[in-house]
Amino acid sequence: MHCEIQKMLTHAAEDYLKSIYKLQEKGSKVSTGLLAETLNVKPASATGMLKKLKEMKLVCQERYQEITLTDAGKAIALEIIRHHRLLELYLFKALGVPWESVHDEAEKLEHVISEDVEERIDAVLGYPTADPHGSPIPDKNGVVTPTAYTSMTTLRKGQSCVVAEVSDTDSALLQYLGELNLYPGTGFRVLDVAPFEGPFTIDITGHSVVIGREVAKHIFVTDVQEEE
Amino acid sequence: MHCEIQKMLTHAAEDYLKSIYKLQEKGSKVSTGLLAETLNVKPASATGMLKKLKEMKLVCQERYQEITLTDAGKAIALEIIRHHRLLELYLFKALGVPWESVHDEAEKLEHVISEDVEERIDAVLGYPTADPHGSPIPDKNGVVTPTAYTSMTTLRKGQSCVVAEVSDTDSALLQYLGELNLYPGTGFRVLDVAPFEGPFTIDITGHSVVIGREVAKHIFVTDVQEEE
DNA sequence: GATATAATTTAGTCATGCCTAAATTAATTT
DNA sequence: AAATTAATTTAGGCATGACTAAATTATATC
Repeated sequence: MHCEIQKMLTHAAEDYLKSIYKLQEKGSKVSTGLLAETLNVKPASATGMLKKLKEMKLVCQERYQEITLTDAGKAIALEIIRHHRLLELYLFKALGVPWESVHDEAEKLEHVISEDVEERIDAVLGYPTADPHGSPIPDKNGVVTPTAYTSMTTLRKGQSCVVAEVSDTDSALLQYLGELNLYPGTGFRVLDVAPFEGPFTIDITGHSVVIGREVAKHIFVTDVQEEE
Repeated sequence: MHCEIQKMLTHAAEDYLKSIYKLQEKGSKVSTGLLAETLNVKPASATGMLKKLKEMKLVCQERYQEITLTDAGKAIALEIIRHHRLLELYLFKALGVPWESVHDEAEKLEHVISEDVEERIDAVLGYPTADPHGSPIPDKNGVVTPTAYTSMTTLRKGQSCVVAEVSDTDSALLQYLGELNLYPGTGFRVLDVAPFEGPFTIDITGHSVVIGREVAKHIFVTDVQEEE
């Protein structure tokens, strides 16, 4: 059905493919410099790896131009992302690893987990569709169900909603959100929005909490409803 | 309490320390050649790594002489073995990975698992003392409870016992033993021992099975009792 | 259009960890 | 004791994947 070429890829190459995919998914123009920054590597190092990935027909790039994935490269990227998100969820639910830690743990495990173990994890979790931060888990064939969530920053006084996704890049932020119980699935109601782009006051299961704009930018919600 | 130097060790170095420990535990005189063979590496490569391990004061070896671990090296070896055996048991019990596969899976995971995840696995398993093959799991401080089991080859007609440990080196053998339900903890009774170093006929939970000498050599038992 | 700045690529280096081939040392045989 | 054989070590090479420094190309400014 689909190629098993990625068996021979190095961990570093897998990380490059994954980062390219995630950057272009985010809407960024993927450049050597941006990729290098994302991977905490110097641009010259990224150039070297990109050369190899181009030779392997996993990446396309005209000299000095934007970086894109081939279908083969995208398939591998999605497989790694699937590994990563399934592992995050497994660590969170089965082992109780705090959600601000699961990303780093999964980062190490995603490159060494076998397809067999992955399938067992998938089954134990009941074939989930989102990781602990609400990011979608690609299926076995690399299909990602698209999600269109609303930024919390667009909410107005009186609206209620359910947390759908939070950005997983800042572990300190995740820890803070965890303390507030702002996990995906948690519902809340906007009690007030302070003027001049001010903070939000929300009600989470009876508790009133003030959330700054900067934090709200990292929260995405669904099921937005006007509520009396 | 104990040094965290191993955080900086490469996976290869960890594998060398683990192999040295396991070989000397088995009673072998650990030489460069034997170690190289165990690790599927050429002797010259082993010499190179041993030089580094000696510089790190993890290994002792006089030129052309036997290889031994320092206390620091032994502590690291035991930590890796603990990782390995806990992971084997976890894969077996929590994810249902067939026991002939858990060794290879754990081999990849043991180098990337964090202490935190390991502790959670340990807790979920109820602080176990043996892996699926019956090998002892060192505790957090590197203490291994010594076990003295009886080789199945010494059993005589009429004796009953409980499987304690099986050697985990041959996955085909493990698969065979699994089909016979000869897991650690399973009891059986010797119905007959054929003459001239012949095979064993045993009763396992009502089924009569013939086990050859070569297989019996890899099975160790405990609770040996004469039974009418 | 010339120039300054930013981004990218090339070239050369380094550390790992493996390899082969050759040299050395140890052990065994005669 | 000398010679053969086995084990070990040295020497030099290769691939990976990072680095720095210098050269190149693209973009923005004047």
